[in-house]
Amino acid sequence: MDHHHTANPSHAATPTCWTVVVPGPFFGGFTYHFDLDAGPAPGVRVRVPFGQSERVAVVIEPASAEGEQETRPILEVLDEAPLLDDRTLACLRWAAAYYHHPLGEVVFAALPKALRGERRLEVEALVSTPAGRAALEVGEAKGERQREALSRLVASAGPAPVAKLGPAAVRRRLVEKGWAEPTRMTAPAEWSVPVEPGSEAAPALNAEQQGAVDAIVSAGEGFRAWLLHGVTGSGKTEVYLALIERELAAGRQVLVVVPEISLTPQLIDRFARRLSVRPAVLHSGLADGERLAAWRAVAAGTAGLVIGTRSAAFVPLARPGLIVVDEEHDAALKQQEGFLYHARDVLVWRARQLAIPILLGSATPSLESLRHAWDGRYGHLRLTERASGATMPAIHCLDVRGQTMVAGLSPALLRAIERHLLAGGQVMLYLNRRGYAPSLVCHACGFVAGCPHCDAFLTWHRQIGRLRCHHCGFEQGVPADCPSCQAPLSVRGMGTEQLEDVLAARFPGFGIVRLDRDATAGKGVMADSLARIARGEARLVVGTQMLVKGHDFPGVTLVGVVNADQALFASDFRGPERFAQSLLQVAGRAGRAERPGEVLVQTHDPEHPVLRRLLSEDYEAVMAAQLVEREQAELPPTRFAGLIRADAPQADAARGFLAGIADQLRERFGDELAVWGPVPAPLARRAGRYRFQLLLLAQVRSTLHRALWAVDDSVGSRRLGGRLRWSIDVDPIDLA
DNA sequence: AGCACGCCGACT
DNA sequence: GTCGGCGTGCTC
Ligand SMILES: [Zn+2]
Ligand SMILES: [Zn+2]
Repeated sequence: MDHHHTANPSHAATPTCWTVVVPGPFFGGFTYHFDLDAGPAPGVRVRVPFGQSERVAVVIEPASAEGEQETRPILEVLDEAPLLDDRTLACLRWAAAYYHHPLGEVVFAALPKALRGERRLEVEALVSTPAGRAALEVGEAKGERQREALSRLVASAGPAPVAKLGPAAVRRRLVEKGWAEPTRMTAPAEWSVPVEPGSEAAPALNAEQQGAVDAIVSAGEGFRAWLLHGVTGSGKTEVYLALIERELAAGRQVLVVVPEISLTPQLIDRFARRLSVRPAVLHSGLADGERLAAWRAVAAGTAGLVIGTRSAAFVPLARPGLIVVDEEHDAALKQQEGFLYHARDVLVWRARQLAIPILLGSATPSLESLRHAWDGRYGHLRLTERASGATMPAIHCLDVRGQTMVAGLSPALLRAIERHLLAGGQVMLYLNRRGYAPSLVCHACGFVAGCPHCDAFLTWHRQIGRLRCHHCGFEQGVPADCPSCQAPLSVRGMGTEQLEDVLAARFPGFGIVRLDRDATAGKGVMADSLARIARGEARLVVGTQMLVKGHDFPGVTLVGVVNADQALFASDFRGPERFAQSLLQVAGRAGRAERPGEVLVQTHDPEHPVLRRLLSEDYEAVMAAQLVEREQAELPPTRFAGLIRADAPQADAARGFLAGIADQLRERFGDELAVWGPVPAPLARRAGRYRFQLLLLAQVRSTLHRALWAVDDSVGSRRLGGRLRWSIDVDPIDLA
């Protein structure tokens, strides 16, 4: 904090060499030298010459000076203290290796945007002089405001930021009188306490909740992973709160990670009401400055509680005590672009490294976590009762075979909707397909409106009068009639827009709200819609996946799942798992104590084993059966999977690239490694590119990684033809 | 990733 | 004759 690292040749000592990383596709680091004896350290940003230009880099570790290659100099040290501590750096190095992603990309992804450039964490400051301290002591400072500023400056025992020392005019007098000198300092990472402490009393925990808390507490400090499997409404959050309170009281930090930004406000509210802390929040909705302040407060340890989305998984923790991952089954915890990490898995690794407990909560845990719990590697905590006393809604199948459907709704479902509306209940219809209709077809010649860039149909968005591709963003006007035979076009299939129209016409006067990406795009629309539902102004709710996430609708007494088959027969091997999770999550939104809910599931296959097991047994039974199937099919989580994707403007380029890799791996690894493919990706042509993939499955994690390193090596040293793009996905969440 | 160098089409 | 297209190669 006291020396600046500008050139000072008289001070030149042993040149030190440092390995640094820059963002970009570089698997190794780069070595630079620095001629002063102090300055760079692991986790510090530096400015370095790079090719013809300059870059900001992050120092990783000292390097041996005698490289075979000439080094270039570090031009400037940008931080006085490391931004990333050694343990966080170690985690980032592990993650880069585990996910086969360049370390520079990983390190920079872990920094808040505001720190990815050259911006220094410095502010203007004043520091008191001996004359100033004497002046204060003898009461020489006459002016009220000068005396106040000076005493505050002296009290700070070092430099203080100008922002804390009153107006500029007052500060200038202090300098003019020789009582203070201008300087610069690292802005302190401050985090205020709430104006009014949380006042809400904790409700008494029920026996199961208390049992969960006791189990974790009595396990003591040190690493242990816990799966908290609590049905919707069982009060998982109260368990989190009880544990968070303990940790904060003990002076340790708690990191809470949720899959969706939309889940943060409710959680923040709840925490703020109950705990006398101001949670630091880390998500992409924040301005860069806000996010920087929160990030620094966490890293410095001034903020005790952090709530964040996926990227918060890498925030440095100064005094870690507990990690909580809520909705741990949610696929949104896995990044889907670029650095393909899974926040839950990274956090389990971090918890082990930091030697602290980690709590994974869900009403519908992932098969991965359930398996760890069944095998005893994770503690298994179950909350089976709804804390409110409400019963879980009853789930029934509606066999729609041979039924006359109206807008995708069977007569039985329509009758049920009417019955619940007349009884004063709210009705929620879940249809995971936005738009008016998923396709426009010509019954005369068989034409279907398709995307020119993808193997996909165009969805008709009637409100905006456009046909849209949901995979590449292509859109066009709606043709008046069939482009190939001029016959009139008709709609096929059902989207939320159409469902909303049909229901509004059929049940007028009940008020209807649609919740999907299109309907809630505007700022504040989502909150508005939720409020309309909460006030009971809207008695009908139509929506997609969005209904499944987080928000509770206690007035809802009927949930209709319009098309279960869509998920039940999805081609992905996780289809049945996803289906069970979505169904229970959407069911859990409904009902409260005095009005038990009802869930009706429309399907063409009421005998489907997943469906039957879900109705007659429970979630764990479904998942246990899934595990048997995965074992037989030699799929995750009983095997370790890596997916290599490639795409190119010509199909042969992508397929050939993967075929070459497949041959090499089969030859080298034989029976140790199953190599599936190359096969066309589920959406084989997307945005004008042909997509193929190669799935690798190994019984032993290290085999998978050896194979993936072999791929890195052989591709890295080979000339890649033209516009071929490829990537590695470790632990792929879906094969799409 | 960015940024240079390098070798072929249509512009002043 | 040049301006600029993006193929190819490199960055300590
Ligand atoms: Zn036609
Ligand atoms: Zn498309």
